[in-house]
Amino acid sequence: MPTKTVGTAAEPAAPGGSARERLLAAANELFYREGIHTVGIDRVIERAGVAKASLYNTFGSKDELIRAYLQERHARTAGRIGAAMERYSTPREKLLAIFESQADYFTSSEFRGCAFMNASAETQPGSSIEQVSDEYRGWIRALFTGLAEQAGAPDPAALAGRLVVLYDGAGLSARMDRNPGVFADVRVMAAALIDSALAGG
Amino acid sequence: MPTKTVGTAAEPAAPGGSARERLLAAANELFYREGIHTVGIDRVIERAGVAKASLYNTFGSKDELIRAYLQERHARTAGRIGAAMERYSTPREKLLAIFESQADYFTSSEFRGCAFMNASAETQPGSSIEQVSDEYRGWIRALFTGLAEQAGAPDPAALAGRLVVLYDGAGLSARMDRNPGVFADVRVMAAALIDSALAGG
DNA sequence: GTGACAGTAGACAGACCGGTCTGTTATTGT
DNA sequence: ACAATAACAGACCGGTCTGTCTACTGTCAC
Repeated sequence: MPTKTVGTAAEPAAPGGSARERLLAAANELFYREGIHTVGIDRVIERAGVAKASLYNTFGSKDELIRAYLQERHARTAGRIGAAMERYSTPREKLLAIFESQADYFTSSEFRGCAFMNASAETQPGSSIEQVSDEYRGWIRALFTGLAEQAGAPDPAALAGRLVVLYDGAGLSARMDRNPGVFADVRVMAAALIDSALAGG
Repeated sequence: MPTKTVGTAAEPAAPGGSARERLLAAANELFYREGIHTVGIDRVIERAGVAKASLYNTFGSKDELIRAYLQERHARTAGRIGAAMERYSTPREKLLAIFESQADYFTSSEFRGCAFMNASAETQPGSSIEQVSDEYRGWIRALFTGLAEQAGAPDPAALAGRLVVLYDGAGLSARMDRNPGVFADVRVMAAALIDSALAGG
């Protein structure tokens, strides 16, 4: 046994799973916490406990790794919000559940704002990252619109647009002021918005 | 006259003014449009038509240049909002003028979201950039709080907090959806928030 | 066994980064 | 006239970045 080859040194995160899974877990931690541009390839592979060639065999480029990281982020957010909505039955409650799910997220120690916003701030307009971001934006807007329609809002798109503003504002305020407590205000504002729209707005 | 030394080649922006002013103008354009990490020193000095030594004599480091860029951004925003508020006399109108001023800004072609948010996404927590950002956040919150108090709101801090959420949400939505039209919604939401608070909220 | 496969370690290339330093030129005060 | 100042151009340094490449090593099917 000349050298120990499997399991390099530390594997701080995601000790199990395929190379792809470990890379995504490491990218998720580092890119989200420190920024996609600040974190280099070497940091990612060291964290994942994976060889550089494995990264390039699996993803082809750093840009593709970033895309995959954002897509997984989208999927996780969708799962989290979906689970929160399932606990309620009426469209109005489901709408408020979206904000509550975000509030939980704000209070977690890893919270560093919207991953898509952060990534977008580091990339040029027209980049392939923008496309993933647009998919996420379209998804959240469609979610609000569908629920607004089910709730019987006279103009579901208009209500959804305003709820998106609230959704964005909550995340940005929580991030920039490092104050997850904005949620209390946001919940009241969202409820008022919904009720006013349903009443006849 | 052996070589032409002053006025290197192009000076695309800010042809007049001191080296400091030209550097700040170039930094403002490039950092805001492409990100503080993406843009290197060489691009800034080329754009400013200034020697590298001048940058380091004036600012000492890239980090200090970034700080100065953000501080100027803060001053410009304060000036823009102040001018918008001066056109009105009542606190309620002044509050709405803040949102109108931002709406004008959203429609400008250079708009790329909140400069402090963007810079913050590219820096580690605890960095010296965070401090400049905090000053900006404190200023805008104090502005809202003071006006809410003058308007006679029973809880000025609470109203200000909600207006900040709206302010943030407007900027983020306009940026991520590339849709300055959110302003129409935001204005209505802000007016409703203010009137509800003044009525007895 | 043996060959295909997926992984590891790490050297390397070429570009770019922030920052320092040398040497030159234009302007200004006296 | 001349010294001082401030700006210029640009070479240079050590370090880091993404991405490629070679060589080695376990595992599993057959």
